[in-house]
Amino acid sequence: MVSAAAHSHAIELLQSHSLTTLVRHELERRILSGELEPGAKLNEEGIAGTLNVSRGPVREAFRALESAGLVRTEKNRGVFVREVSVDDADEIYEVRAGLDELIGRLLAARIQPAHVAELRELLKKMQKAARARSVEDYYPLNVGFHDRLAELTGNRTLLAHYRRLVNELHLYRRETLARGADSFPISTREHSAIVEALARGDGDRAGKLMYEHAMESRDRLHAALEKPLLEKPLKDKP
Amino acid sequence: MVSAAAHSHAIELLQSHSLTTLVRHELERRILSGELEPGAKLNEEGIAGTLNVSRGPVREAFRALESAGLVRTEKNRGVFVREVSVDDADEIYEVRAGLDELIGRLLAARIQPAHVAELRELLKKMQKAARARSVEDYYPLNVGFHDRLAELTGNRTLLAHYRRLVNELHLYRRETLARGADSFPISTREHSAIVEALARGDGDRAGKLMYEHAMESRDRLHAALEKPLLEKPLKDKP
DNA sequence: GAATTCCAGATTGTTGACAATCTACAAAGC
DNA sequence: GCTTTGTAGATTGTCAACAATCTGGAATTC
Repeated sequence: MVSAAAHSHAIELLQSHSLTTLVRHELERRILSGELEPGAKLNEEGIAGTLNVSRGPVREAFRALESAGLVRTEKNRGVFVREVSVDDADEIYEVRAGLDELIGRLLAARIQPAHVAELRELLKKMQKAARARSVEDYYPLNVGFHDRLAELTGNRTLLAHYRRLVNELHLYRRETLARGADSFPISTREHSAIVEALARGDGDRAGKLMYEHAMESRDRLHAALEKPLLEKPLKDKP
Repeated sequence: MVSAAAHSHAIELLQSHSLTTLVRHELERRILSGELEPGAKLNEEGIAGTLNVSRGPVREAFRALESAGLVRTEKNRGVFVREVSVDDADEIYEVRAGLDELIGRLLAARIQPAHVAELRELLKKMQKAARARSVEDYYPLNVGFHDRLAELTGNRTLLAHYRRLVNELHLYRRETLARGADSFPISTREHSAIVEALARGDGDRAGKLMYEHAMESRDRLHAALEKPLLEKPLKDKP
């Protein structure tokens, strides 16, 4: 027997989600997870077949993803996972830096003590991962930290624009992450300084720190581009 | 006889624009022009009939407009022109202020003398319209001035995000413009100061001025909300 | 008379079929 | 051998029909 809660959940799902939104979210997941790589072609009939729907909802999902900046459409040729060039990434980093500065400024004026405590907890986890040199632990924590900052401003429009930029950068990093960009040990000190400025309610300082923090990660990316692809650590040598 | 240029134009149009994009642009135009008011319901078959297409392309255009933030969809009930609440507008103004600051900072570092001259020309026209107390002349010039600033940064991502915010605010203003918001004479002095800071290459100053300029227009909006709707000028009285 | 139930019309969600276009490869011509 | 032309198969663009859902009012009940 199924619980009433599960039933109401199913009802809600049916009421809010059409096949189009389902397809859209599934494709979004596959793109952001890297299952679908930048440049990959999305076949209408193929996707429709695997998800057991007709081509209509798939095409509608395509148009939504197109507006969201995750795919690119060529008429009569098909849709492709968006490829973010170096120049594109540069632009996106600049805008993200601007939004980060705004986030710092707004959040410093509104943040609650409980949220400061929460951020400090997050910092501890990140420092632990950094000491352990664990990128796979550190990377999602870092993304989560910045996302939480955006969320805590209480400005949903800001959050939406911020997330879109982060998604697009994620699309770009997929190609370059292996090159050793986002060298994480550097960031922990900057993160601490940001949280402390927020705790003091110093909006200008927090904003400035966050702007510079974002611009530095852009610079790190440029530096990483000079390195050879997939550089192996020394211990691999005899 | 039709010229070769006209032919190539037609070919290009056919190659790049599907019915979906045509419908999309047409609806976008109608929404932003106010022909379709916020909250208005968009009937699939009605629109399809008017534009002489089937419902498929119309539905695809709906999904694109939804992602673009211009319409809202309720499952099994239809799509409606987005209504931007006061709180929404507040959020949007905040983000726009952040982007404006960024625009000022970036542009000061990159602007060319020819562009400074162009902006000064624009300022002259705006001052002329302001002196004439002509809102219908001033308003589009003002929008164009800020759009041009965003464009001159050379950052297309920034421009896209900026334009989206402006469009959303436009949707909001439609309900409140008549109340006397955007009292324009105030702005001309600020605009001059911005252009001068840009000309000097003073990014921090230009950014600060643009941030404050945007925040002030938000405040003016709030002040305008206190006024009665559609206040008539005195000369209408006997 | 007020509230509820039921039904018909309208509208949206989804599907499958048809038309237009592209891609890749084979055949023909130089 | 290289380019060009032509064609078959695959893929996208568009449409029209069917199914599911909603809306508003008439009929029914209390």
